[in-house]
Amino acid sequence: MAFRGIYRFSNMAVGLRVFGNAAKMRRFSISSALHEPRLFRFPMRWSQTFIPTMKEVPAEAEVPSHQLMLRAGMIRQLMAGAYTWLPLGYRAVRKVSEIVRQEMDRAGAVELFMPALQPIEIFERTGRRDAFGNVLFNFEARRGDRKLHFALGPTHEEVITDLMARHISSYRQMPITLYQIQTKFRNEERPRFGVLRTSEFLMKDAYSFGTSLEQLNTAYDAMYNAYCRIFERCGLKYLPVEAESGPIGGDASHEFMVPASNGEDFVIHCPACSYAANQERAETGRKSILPTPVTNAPAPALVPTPDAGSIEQVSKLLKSSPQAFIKTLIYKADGKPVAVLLRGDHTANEGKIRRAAKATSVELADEATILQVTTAPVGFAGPIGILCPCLIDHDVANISSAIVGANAKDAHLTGVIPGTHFPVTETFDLRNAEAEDPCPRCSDTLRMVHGIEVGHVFKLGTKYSVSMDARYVDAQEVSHPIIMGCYGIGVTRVVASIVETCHDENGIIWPLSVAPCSVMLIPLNVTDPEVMKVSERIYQELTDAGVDVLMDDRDQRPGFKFKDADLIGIPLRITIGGKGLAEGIAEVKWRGSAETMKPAIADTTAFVREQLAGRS
RNA sequence: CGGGCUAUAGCGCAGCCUGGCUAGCGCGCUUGACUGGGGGUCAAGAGGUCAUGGGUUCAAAUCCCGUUAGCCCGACCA
Repeated sequence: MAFRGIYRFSNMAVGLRVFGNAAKMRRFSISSALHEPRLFRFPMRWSQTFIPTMKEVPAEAEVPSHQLMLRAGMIRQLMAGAYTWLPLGYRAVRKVSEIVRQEMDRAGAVELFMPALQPIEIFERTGRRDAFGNVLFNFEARRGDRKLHFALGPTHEEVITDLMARHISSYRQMPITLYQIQTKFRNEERPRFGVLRTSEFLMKDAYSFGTSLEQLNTAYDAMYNAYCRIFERCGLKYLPVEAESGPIGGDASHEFMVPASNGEDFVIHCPACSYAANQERAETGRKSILPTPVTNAPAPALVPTPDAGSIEQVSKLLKSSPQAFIKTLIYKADGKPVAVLLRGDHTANEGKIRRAAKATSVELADEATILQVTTAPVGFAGPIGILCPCLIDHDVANISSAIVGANAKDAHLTGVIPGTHFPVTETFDLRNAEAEDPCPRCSDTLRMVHGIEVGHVFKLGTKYSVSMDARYVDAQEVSHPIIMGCYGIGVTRVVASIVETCHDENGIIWPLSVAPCSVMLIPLNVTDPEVMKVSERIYQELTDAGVDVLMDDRDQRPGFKFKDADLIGIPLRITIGGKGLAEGIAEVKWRGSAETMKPAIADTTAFVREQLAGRS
């Protein structure tokens, strides 16, 4: 009862002081407890804590982690996208947080704590009020006769860059990396999968500040390596993958993905050479093969396709598969229209299109532009006779006879031969990579897996330092913008990912490092004085030894307790029952193993400590 | 933000189509007895504004309209 002890202490120490001071004292006590190993444990009697387990699966939970976290009494939903962490679940959150904290500290980052409540103005300075759009929670509040406009921080680049802009003036003050573990707020359009995707979640975010690319790379590598250690220690299988840096800006980033069938992200990887990237970023090893023009080829046939503008509609109408289509998408690259040709079943990749077009921004063209370059409404664009340059994907050149839009309303062309009926002088990689594509780095083929993004590292560069005016002077008194990086880990998402990947049909199987507690002690019959005497002794001995123990002291039948024990998944289970007692033994079993070990009652505490030491 | 589904006891559900007595069932909960090594048995109980506002009707959980909330698919997503 470490925390009960602390509360009692702080209450005594504070006495009847005013509320604010009491609150401050209490907070201080708790945070110092986090760094005091002897206090960081979880001896608990089930009957005195709050672990509301459920036999049945709540209807709203679909994925295993959501179901199990609800059933195991770890979380409860308050509203869509917001969950209460119950004692058991919060314990796991704290275990993960502590691992993150230790590895951040080891990597030389320093912890601070920034406000979740932020003025909207800082998001206007960086242009991210628009970039985030509806995802940014923001609201007005009155103070006297003034009206203030706030945001709830979705991340903290603005706050920390503003802070550093005020305090860094010289190259001598860098490099430095700062981090915090804080609640983040994002107005998710569609929260789902329990705690995997919420509008309020706990995140570790770190920011590096340096004077050179070398310093940035050093900080980046330190964070990258720390992340590997963190996920390793959390017992997660993970994959660092190359990633686009997205709206946050910058030019280099990796995502840390946990392979899981319910993951929302797609990871492309090569089993042979360990190339891995998210689908947005992944290259393909496809080669450009230019088609040779066919002589005497019949002219394409014009077929009417009334009101059928999508590939799906036209393929149904013409009874042909999407692979036979050439999809013609009109983009605007830096404002100038360009047609992008893809095979009908492929998905455009705007990053690749932007690079192929040598543009700084691309976006899908508006209807007016489409009408202008195709002389037809949306849905009937094609390469023949189009009034803008074409960018052609590698796979388009391989289609021997294609269906394309006719650049006329309600009409398509069939029998179109690339290179013959329209020019193909150069082809590009313009689409999302898919399974079975050739690897860009070796001769093997790519695989695709689902993944949960648990961490992300970015080289930001000067995007925020420029817009927030965070500058320093070098040894020659020349002023430069600070070079930044940012590094996030979704702490609560890590917990959910662990549950998502570590369970069986009976419940959770916690890795020891992040388990809410290490040992589950089950006195089978609490009305048997001998069973209770032995159990109490072991409970006390383990607690004194600094082991987190949960004792199921409820007056329930054995089967009931075993089921609950399996469900909440505490790694090591000690059973004290009449049968074992008669033989003078306890039963000790790892949650993930079928083997039951039988140490003598007197040796049980030592035996358990050895078992735990052997696994940590 | 588009499309779909749902809302009845703490959890899972039936009842609704075809309006009609006191709204049921399983689990859980309370009390008692039995029981005691993988969610036990028996008995007696408690617990419901049938999401919400309106309408139709002699009568609405049930039919109609609105609202709210939740879930699923898609779009979006540092």
